[in-house]
Order: sequence, then structure tokens, then C-alpha cells
Amino acid sequence: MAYYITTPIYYVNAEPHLGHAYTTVVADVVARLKRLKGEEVFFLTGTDEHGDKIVRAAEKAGLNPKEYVDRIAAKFRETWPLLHIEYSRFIRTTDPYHKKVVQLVLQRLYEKGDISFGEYEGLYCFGCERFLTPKELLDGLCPDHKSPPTPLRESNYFFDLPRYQDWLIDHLRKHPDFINPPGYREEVLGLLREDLGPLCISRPKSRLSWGIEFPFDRNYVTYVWFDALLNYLSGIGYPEDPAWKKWWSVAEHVIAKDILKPHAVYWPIMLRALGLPVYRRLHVHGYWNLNQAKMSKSLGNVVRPQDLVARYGADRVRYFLLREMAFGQDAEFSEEALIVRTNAELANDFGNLVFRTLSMVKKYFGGRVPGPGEETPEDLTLRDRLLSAVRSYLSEMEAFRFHRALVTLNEAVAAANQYVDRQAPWELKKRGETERLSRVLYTLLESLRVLAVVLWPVMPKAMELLLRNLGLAPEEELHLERALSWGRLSPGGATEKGRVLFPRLEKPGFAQEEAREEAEMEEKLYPIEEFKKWDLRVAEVVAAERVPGTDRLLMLKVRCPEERTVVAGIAEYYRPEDLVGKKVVLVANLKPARIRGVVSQGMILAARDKGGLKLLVPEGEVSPGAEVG
RNA sequence: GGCGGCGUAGCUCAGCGGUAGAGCGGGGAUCUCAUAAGUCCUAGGUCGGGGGUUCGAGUCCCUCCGCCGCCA
Repeated sequence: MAYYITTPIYYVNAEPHLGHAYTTVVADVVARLKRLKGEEVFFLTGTDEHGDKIVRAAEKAGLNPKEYVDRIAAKFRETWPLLHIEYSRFIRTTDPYHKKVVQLVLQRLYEKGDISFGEYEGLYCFGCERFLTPKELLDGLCPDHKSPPTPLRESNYFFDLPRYQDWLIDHLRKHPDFINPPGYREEVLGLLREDLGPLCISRPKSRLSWGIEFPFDRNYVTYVWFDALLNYLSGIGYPEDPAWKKWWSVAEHVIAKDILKPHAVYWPIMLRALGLPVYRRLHVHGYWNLNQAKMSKSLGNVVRPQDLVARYGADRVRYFLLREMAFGQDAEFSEEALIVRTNAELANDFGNLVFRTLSMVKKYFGGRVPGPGEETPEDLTLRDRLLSAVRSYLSEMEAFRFHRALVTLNEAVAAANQYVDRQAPWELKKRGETERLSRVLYTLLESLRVLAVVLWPVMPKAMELLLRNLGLAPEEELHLERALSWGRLSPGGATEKGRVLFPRLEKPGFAQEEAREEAEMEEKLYPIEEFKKWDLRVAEVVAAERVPGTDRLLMLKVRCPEERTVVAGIAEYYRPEDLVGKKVVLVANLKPARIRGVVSQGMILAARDKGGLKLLVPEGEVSPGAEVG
């Protein structure tokens, strides 16, 4: 059996972040699971590198677009191996073969009549070099350039979505599992209840040159989705490499919810128009919300996957990502949660089970696998619980319910820990019941072997190490069928106690930072004498005007009671005429400073937040020059 | 504004028509093979508000509120 899984190609206007990492880890885990089952797997990921955002990001970085995309694409390629992600191919939309495929598809659909030329009218901002949507405007102005956009007509190419709308609705109805989880299928059906318009798929080269040229009109390049989505076909060699058909018939995509519409609406229609079968399934996950309060500061605001791996290790991060998020829904990410979760489930429960078992085997049997002996009902109960947990784990994993899958498996781990306590091998040892002791430890070793294999897709490196510590060769054991046949460990085999698999983390980062913060707070307290150094006074504004050539500065004449000139950066919030007569608070003993040629003799106090800036004013009547303190 | 999702114990979430659940944290006890780990006991939340359907509703319907996403 073959299996083809993809991540989206990531847009290279930013470096890899947690969301990218999650999608890619999910795809890798599923790919490994399928390989474990003996299936032949193709796993595609890559980068999306065209468009005006890239051009602008490149300009900002002082590079030409190609240099820029090369640099960011490299960051993605460097990041995935750190997370132990093993993809089959990394595709870039700037690959010559991909470009060729896009052009071929455009040509074919154009000839077929699915692409037509038409006029588009919209509000264009010359500063941004793009059309703005009505929603983006602020009081009718471009939010970035504060200028009114120009109504502009532009001719473009359009893809005829409406022609296939009914077909798509029908397809969704006939294939209930086409989109997973089912909530997103409902959402798509909702989208399709309204008429789709034609999809604009071009940009005139005069406006955007960083794209793939239309084969039948050199004045245009493709825009966004038409280019990007086709990677799923070009990445497997469509149409030249005959192998593409094998993969395409079993294709499954993994995406985040923000790109649902292109994948669930545009893409199936493109495929239909091309006369190709649609992909098999679309798996949609939610967002990671970052809980800043529970983040270590040294990591910064953006969670970089590289940093997480460096700090916690790939296996722990992979486990946490799958365990913490209910696939399809949003989840909260924090390092504190990562530490707490992996401490409890990986260190205390699973890791400790491994270590105590191997420890007893070493202590009581010199590290040799003991003989299986006779199986009692207790042994059989554990074996049954474990194997049935593994079965539901596997089916939950295949359904992309990773979260539940791991919960199920943890229950089996708990059962094994209970078994250890109830059988109390140390008692058996004391009483000299070697036969029974032998059986108990054999049962535990077998349990670990099965767990190691089925958890390998999630935590490949740690589980390979565990298998080796059990005296087994990973490449021999990593086959699901073999793994599930009880009794593969042969008595006498050498085991290794090894190192603790998942050392418990004591949250040192947080304790230290909290302490440092407290210390800083302490240092930031000052005696009142410090405050008294400042000469704060009420001042009355007698005149105000803009400082020529600036957007933000006002020049104020104030009385306090002597007259002074003060420059204040409040022009975005106050008009000069509204200020005259206002009483404000002035810092009167600042060193005079020359700002834009004007000497400012003091500073006006104001409060600022998201909503803007507000001057501090006395609540009632006071005379100019009154002391503030 | 339209569509969809979410709102259940301090925290993270399961449950989706039949007497409110798990894990973590908290409290108590206990074993000693083990990573100050394990095991056992314990926690009393008007299941966002209101209305309705039903013998019976976190669980279905309507409505309101809050948060999130997509779209216009």
C-alpha cells in the first residue's frame, strides 16, 4: 500500500515558527506510522516563494528576491532535521520543474475555457503597490500611507470557479470523511451555500514581476494559490514521472485552519477542471496560542522551533505538540505546560517505568532477559490491557486524534506501573520466588518493547534508544505486526539499563527568572527624595502650532508662570487649536534640548496605551506654576 | 454583517439524551525496584446566561453574552 502526505508549502516571508513545526511534525508522525505498518510513503514539504510580500520583505532585507528566498528556504530545511522530521522531498515554487508544471496547467485550462480575461476594479494604493479591500481602509484612507487609494481598473485572468461549484457540493456530500475533523467540512459547505465568484489568478508584470509567467500572455504572472497549490502535483513528478499516479490516488493534505478555503474549495476545483481525481483527505488543525506569561523570557516572543529543541529535545517537543492539542481545535502553548506535561507523563510515568524495570532486570538477573515462565491471570490481564490500549491508540492515530491516542497509551503505562506495585518484584526476590520474579520482569520487558515500537513515530530517537537498551535492533523491530506478537524477547538476551530516557525538568528557567525579576523590582524602588528632584508644575498652554516638516511634533508656548517653549510629540492625537487654554503638567527642570531646530524647555506629561495618548490635566482649577507632587 | 468553532472542577481538557468525568495542581496515606519517581484515598463544578422540546439535556432546538477563525 502507498501513502502520500503533504504539509503546505510555507510562505517564506518569515522564518519557521511553532505553527509550521506542528503541521510538519504531524505529517512526519503519520508518515512514520504508515512506514511502521509497512506502507510505502511519500512525504512532501517545501516553501512558497513568489508574490509581492516576498518582494517587499526582500527589499527590507536589502536583498534581491531570489537571494532572499534562498536564505529563508534554507532556514526551513535546516529546522526540520532538528525535529527529526524525515521528508521525502522538499519542493520550492521557484524550482524550474514546478514552474513548468504551473505553466502547463495554465495553458491547458486556458485552452479548455476555464480561464478567461476580464476587468477588475478596485481601490489601489500606490504606496503599497497593491489593491486594498474596503475592510482594510481606515476612514477611507490607506492605513499605512494615510492617503486615499485610487480607484483603478485592471485587466486580469480569472479562473471559473462557479462552473464547478455544484460538483464540489455534491462531492462533499458523497464523501463525509473528505475533510477532517468534520466541523471543517460543515464550514466548507457553509462557504459553498453562497455563490463563488471567479478567482483572480494573475497580476500584470508591470506591478509584480516575481512570479510565474503566463504561457499565453507574457504580460502577466500567476498569483498566489494557482502557483502554490500545484506543488502537490509537481512535487511527485506530475505529469512526467509515471509514479505520480500511484501517489496521487492516495494523497492526504495537512493544513492549519487559516488556509481551509484554498484547499477545500479552489484546489478540488482546479483538480476537477484538469480532469484529475481530487485528493483523498484534508486534515485541518487549529492554532497554537502563545501564553506569554508562562514563557521564559530568554526565548523571546516568537517561539522558534530550533530554540525549543535545543532546550527540551526533539522527542519531548514532538510528544508535547501531539499530546496537548486536540487536533482541529486551538490549543495553548507555554513552556511551563510543556515541562509540566512531559514531566508527568514522560518522566514520572513512562520513563520511570522503563528505568525501574531495566534496573530490576540488572539487579536481579545481571541484565539478562529472564525466562518467561508460567503466565498467571495477573500477567495476562496486563498483556491484554496493553495490547488493547495499543489497538485503540493505533486507530486514534490513524484518525488524527493524536491527543486521545496518547491518553489511551498512558493508561496502559499506568496499568504497568500498578502491576509493578502489586507484584512487588522486590518482595518476590526477598522470598526467593525466582520463577515468579522472572515472569513478572519478562512481562514488563515485553510491555516496554511493544510501547517502544508503537511510540516510535512520535519519539523516534528515544524509542530507538529504548529498543537498543532492551537488546534489540531497531531496524529489526520497527514493524508493527512483529511488534504486536507477544514474546519476541529471548531469554538470556543482554539488556542495558542505560541513561534515564526523559530526565525530570525542574523548571529552573522559570524559578531563576522570577527571582531575577523580583531583584529587578527591588532595584527599581527609590526613596522619595529621588522623586523630589523633579520640578513638576502646572502649565497653561497659550499657543500651539505644528513643527514644520514633522508629523508628530507640536511646538507649545506655555505659562508656568514664566513663559517657555516646549516641543511635544503629540500631533497625532491633539490639534493645536484644541490645546490653547488647556492646563497640563510640565517637567520644568529638564536640560533644554534642541528638537528640529526648536529649543524645548521642558516636557509635557501624558499617558499612552493602545487607545492612543492622553495629556495629564489637573482635575479642577489651579493657577499656572502650581507645584505638582 | 454572514458562516463556522469554542465557552464543563484552580489549570488543560473528555463526555454529546438517562443519576456530572480524567489528568495536572492541592490535601492525606503508603511501598522502596525507580528520575524527591510509583501506588492508594481525597477534591463537591447551578456543565457561559435565559427560554423551549422531552418522562429525562453539558448532551437536541431557539435566543443572548464572551472569545477565536474565515468571508464580505
